[in-house]
Amino acid sequence: MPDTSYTYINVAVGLPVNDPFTYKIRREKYYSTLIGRRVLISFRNRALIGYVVEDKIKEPVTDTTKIKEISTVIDDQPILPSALLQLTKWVSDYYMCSWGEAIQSALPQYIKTKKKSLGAITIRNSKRKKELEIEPLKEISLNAEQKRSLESIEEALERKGKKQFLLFGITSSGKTEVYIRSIKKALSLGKSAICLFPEIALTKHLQNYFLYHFKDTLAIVHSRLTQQERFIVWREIFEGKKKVVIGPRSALFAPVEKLGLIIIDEEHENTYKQQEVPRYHTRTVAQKRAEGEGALIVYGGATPSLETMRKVKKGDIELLALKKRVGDRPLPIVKIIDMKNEVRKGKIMLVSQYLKGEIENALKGRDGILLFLNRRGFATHITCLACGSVVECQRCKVALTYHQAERSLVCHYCDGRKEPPDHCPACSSSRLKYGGVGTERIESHVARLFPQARIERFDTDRVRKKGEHERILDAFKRGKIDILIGTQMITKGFDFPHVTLVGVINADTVLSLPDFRSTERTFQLLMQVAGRAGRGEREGKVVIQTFSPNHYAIRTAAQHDYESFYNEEIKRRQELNYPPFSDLINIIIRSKDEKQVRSFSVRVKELLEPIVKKWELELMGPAPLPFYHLRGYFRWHIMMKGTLSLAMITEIRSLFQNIKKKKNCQYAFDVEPVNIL
DNA sequence: AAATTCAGTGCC
DNA sequence: GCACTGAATTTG
Repeated sequence: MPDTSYTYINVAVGLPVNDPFTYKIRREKYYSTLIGRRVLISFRNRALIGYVVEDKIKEPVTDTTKIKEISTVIDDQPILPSALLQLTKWVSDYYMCSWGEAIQSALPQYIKTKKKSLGAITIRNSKRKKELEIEPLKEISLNAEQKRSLESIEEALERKGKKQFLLFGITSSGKTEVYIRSIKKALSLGKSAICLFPEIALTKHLQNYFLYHFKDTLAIVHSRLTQQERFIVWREIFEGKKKVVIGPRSALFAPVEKLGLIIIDEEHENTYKQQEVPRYHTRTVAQKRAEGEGALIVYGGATPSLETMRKVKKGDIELLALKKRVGDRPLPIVKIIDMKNEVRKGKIMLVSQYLKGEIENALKGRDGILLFLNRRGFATHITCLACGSVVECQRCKVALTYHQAERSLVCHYCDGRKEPPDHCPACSSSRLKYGGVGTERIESHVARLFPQARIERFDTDRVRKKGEHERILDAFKRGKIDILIGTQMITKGFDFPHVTLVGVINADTVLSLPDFRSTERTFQLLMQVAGRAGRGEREGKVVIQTFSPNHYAIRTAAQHDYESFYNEEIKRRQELNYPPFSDLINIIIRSKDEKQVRSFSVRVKELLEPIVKKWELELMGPAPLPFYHLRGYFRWHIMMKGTLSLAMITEIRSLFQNIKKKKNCQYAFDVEPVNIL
């Protein structure tokens, strides 16, 4: 018999548990709804912050004797609008995590540590006083394509339709200007807007652009913010002081009211998939949020994901094409160099004769040069010439990369470091060969080829120190650096008008990855790299070095031909029933015991059989992951292919709730994985 | 996730 | 029988 002087409520906690827990609260303390408020609870005899997700529970599920009382109700109002609370519920169901974990990912970290109501949290010595000074910008007039695109979006905003658009524009075609004006329209209709960018693209310039237009109604979420600063921004949004939010994927959960518009710039970027629990995909959750709150979505990009373009072809997304580059600048000329022909004395050249000549020309013309290579370090592996073994990371069993700048061997999986050995760890021979090319080696090689050139490297190692990032980019922009050598980092968003030459040292590094999206990624990367050249007055030139010059990803990228790439790639996806023709769930099983992880994987597969049959799914594996000995764990995975539904996912989840943990094997589900590794 | 309980092993 | 260890279970 439940005690009638109490009322029962369900509380979610930020732990990997199955369901929320029931607590009780005295009726006289229970003034209005508690849903969405934080409470202090005793959990396993420890104080913990919980989130009320249901109240007025009539009859507790099990016996009431175990039920504890709520210690304190922290908030005097819900800290999540009900639409967002519902969204977190959906995220927890779809991506298979606890409701509490999903709630926490929608809140600033800071809130989990402060056991005070929002109003009572005061930030002392706030250094945030210094308002960013806004650099004035000149008004830009839209070209015909931009105008047409804007009109379509404006019209949809007025009609309150649940529409989706793809603003398909090559780099520098003026997408941002359309975003700005669309948001202004939303504001004029009394609506708010969220504009998402991949983290790396949130440059000072872009922030200024938005600040100039939206002044103090703009909230900027940025990775450089401290937890306190994040909380301050979040609270300003929560209080309704900010109506426009720009930020990375987490900004999707900004607590704005009357959401009218969600913009996802460079929608194909991998950073839109969260790689920790909850493993949500921003595109999918944005659709869900937009649906629930009657907002519309604008995707933007030059190389849309196959998923998004397929929806365009099916008519689910309206296409808005921006074909012209602003100022009518021509696209750069792209030259593909077959590296199979660039061999001297049996050794493959790092820089082809052709690229070398082009670098010389550009140096003469005092133009900026970008060289791109997708690998950090100096040598990607050390091989013993006596026994043939490769120097590996003890924990991960992958080849260690030699980093010359810090004179150490680095594991690119666990970031562990050790001294470079004098002798082979396996056979103690001293005949060690440093093989494989990274950015450091290219840097020293290019320095030898062009002793007069000023060269700088730009990768995560080089810009680790605070301020280095900006310093190098600024020096390059002002012409103090001739050649900038870098990884992915140099391909995203930067606008260097004086760059006329871009060299891709090896286009095959991504292509050879064992992932069904590696072709798409190569195409996107090359298109983006090519977009760095010729953004100023002078014509740009791109040189792509490759061992597969006839591969369609490379050929179509060289011709700036998205359509042909899409047509070719979509055929292959259909043949193999890969996304966008199916959805994937990756099940990762790991254990420190190599034998047991294998047998448990087989057992997991057997358990899934009835579900596979019922929902017409396809199972691949179990198979060991490509780098399966990661961080001391042996990892296998099973890939499930099919059409996802909440009902199906719920069934899988309840099945695994009853599966007892076996032999120290852990398993995790990754719904809509973006990289299989 | 982390505290608690359970089960299997070794001890002399 | 009991301490010890690591895995399985539970958390209201």
